[in-house]
Amino acid sequence: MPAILLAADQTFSLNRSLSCGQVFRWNREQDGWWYGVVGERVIKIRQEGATLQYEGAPATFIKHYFSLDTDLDAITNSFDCDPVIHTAITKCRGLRLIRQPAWECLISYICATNSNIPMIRKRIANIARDFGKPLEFGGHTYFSFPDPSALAAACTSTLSDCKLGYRSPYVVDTACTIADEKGWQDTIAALPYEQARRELMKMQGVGPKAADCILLFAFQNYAAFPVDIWIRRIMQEHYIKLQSSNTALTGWEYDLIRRFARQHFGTYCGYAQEYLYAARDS
DNA sequence: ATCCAGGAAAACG
DNA sequence: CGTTTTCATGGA
Repeated sequence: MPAILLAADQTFSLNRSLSCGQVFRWNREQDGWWYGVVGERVIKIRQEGATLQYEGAPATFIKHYFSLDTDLDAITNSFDCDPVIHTAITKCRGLRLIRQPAWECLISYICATNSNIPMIRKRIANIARDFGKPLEFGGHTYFSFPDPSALAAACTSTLSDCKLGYRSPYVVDTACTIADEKGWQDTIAALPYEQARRELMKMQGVGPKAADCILLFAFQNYAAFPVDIWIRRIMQEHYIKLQSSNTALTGWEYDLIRRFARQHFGTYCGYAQEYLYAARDS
């Protein structure tokens, strides 16, 4: 069993990174190991202190996927600027943003709208089960996330088993767009934040929130500050005054919140967002 | 039954 | 143009 030994200053919590809601295809089984599908690989991994034991991918892949090459302490220090975020940083120490495959991330956050994490996980698992390639690992069958062409070929009725609800046509439409547009990922990656955001929002089912999640989780664009119902509550309670509390988030309020966050937390405001989000329960 | 969840599109003034 | 309504799903 190969292992990665984390350096003393290489702060990392596998559990917090995998269970904070940024990824949807990882499970911690009874045996204490995490199992997940990334691309065409099934990865099995666990952490004991400074040691990561893993199977299913080379060390370079693991290190890159979990962003172990970035200086996490320097990042969290850069936005450790008030008591609220300080508490979140302390509570979630070791949480790293993962480098997700962009295509899967895009569809995942289309499936995430007006929903909750258990439902999102179920939908992504359904899509992989029905359209992905079977992957055998440790006596179990896992499924890769399907290519754009596979979902583009799916009509809305064959997607009905995936329980996407009204999101089904968005998924098919976006899959068709991406299937035709090889290199879309390079295009997005090359654009500055606001332009990349506008470009992503041209896809069906991708609004401000989904675009920010995709930029943050798949493109490491830390200027993105996704605002969902939880983040809106947290920001309203601790940072900025908004008119009404329980109405739908308007575009105007969304922009107000994300611009405040960029100003307040700085370059890594997206990272700050994930700490606030992960610290929301308890 | 009613409300809620990592919202966004479509319809409406 | 900004604002309200609707959308499918399952858990609480």
